[in-house]
Amino acid sequence: MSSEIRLTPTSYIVLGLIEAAGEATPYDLKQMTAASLGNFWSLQHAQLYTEPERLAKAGYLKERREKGGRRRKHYKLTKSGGQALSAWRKEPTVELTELRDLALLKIFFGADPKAMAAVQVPAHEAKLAEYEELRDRAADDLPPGPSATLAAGLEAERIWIDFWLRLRDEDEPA
Amino acid sequence: MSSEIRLTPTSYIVLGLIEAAGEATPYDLKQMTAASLGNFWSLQHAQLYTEPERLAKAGYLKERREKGGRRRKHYKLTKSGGQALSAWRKEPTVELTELRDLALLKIFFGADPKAMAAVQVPAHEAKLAEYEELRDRAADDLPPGPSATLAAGLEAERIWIDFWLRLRDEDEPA
DNA sequence: ACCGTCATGTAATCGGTTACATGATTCT
DNA sequence: AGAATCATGTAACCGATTACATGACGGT
Repeated sequence: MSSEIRLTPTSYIVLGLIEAAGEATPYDLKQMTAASLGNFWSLQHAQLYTEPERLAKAGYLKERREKGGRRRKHYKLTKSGGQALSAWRKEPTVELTELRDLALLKIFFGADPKAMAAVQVPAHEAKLAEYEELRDRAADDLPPGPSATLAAGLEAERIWIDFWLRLRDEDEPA
Repeated sequence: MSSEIRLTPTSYIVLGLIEAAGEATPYDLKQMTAASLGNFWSLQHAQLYTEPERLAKAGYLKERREKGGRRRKHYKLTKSGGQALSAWRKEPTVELTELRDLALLKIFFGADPKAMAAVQVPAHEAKLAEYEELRDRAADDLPPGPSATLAAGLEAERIWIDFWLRLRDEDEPA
C-alpha cells in the first residue's frame, strides 16, 4: 500500500462521503453527490470510480469486491483515511475561491450584457427555486454542514439574480 | 495548419487578451491577467506559454519570434482567431457556475464553522478592500466589461463576508 | 422476450499543474 | 562585480474529461 499520492479536493470529497455512508460503492457516491454536494462542487462519474481506486491503492480506503452478480466494489475508510480526512477538515483554509463564471468571462471580454442577462436571470431563478424547495422540504433534518452550504447557495443565487437584473435594466432608453 | 483543437475557457482568455493588446508575448498576458481578470479567473503562467502555442498551431494565432536577444514570441490574432472569439462572445451561456469553495466544502463535511470563519472573514475583507481601491482608482477609465465584473466581485465579497460573519456569530453562548 | 434505462466500469486523451532551468536586468 | 529579482521558457506528470462498452433490471 501507500504509493504516496497527493490528496486533492476530489479525494476529500470521496473520503467525506464514504465516512458519512460507512461503506459505499461508486454508484452510491454518485447518488449522494447528486442530491446536495453536487450543487456546489460537481464531479464526473468516472472520477467516482477512479478516485476510490487511487485512494485504496494508497491505503486510505479498503476495497471489498462482491463475489457474485455485479461484482461491485464497496469502499470503507481505513484508519489512515479517517485521519487524513479529519486533519484536512480541521485545518481552516485561507484560500478564497474565484468566481470562474463563464458568463462573466464573456462579459469581461465585451459580450452584450443584456443578451447574457436574458438567459442568466431565468437560469439563476430556477436554481434559486430549486434551493428553496430543497430547504423547505429537507427542513430541519439537514445536518449543520449541508444546511450551511445550502444557505450559502441561496445567498449566492440571490446576488447573481440581482447582478444580472441590474445589467439587464441599466441605461434603459427613456 | 489547424490540427483541430478544442477551445477551452483558457483559449478564449488568451484570444481575448491578445485581441485587446493587438499583439502580446506570454509575459504581457501574464501582466494583463494579474491586474483584473486574474481576480476571478486565474491561470498558471506555464499555460500562458503553452496555450498560445496550441492556438498558433491550430491557426488561431500568428507567431512571430524575435531574431536577436531574448527571442521572445509575439502573438497576434489571425482572422480565424478573431472569428472564434467573436462567435464565443456572442453566444450567451446558460451554464451556471458552481461555488467550488474549499472552505465551504470543509464546512459541508463537518468542519468547525467558527474556526473557518475566523480566517475567512479577514481574508474576504482584504479582498473587498482591494476591489474597492481598484474601483476608486481606476474609476471611469475602466471599459464596461471589466467594470461590470469588478462590480460582481464586490458584491460577491460582501455576501461572503456576511455569510461567514453569520456563521461566526450564531448561537453565541449567552 | 424485448426494450429502454439504470448501473458499472475501463481506456485514451489532453489540459493543467508542478517542477526545473536559465537568461536578462536592476540594484547595491 | 555579485546578488536578487524579473522574465522566459520547457518537460514531466497526473488528474479530469470524454468516449466507449457492457451487464442488470424493470416494465410491457
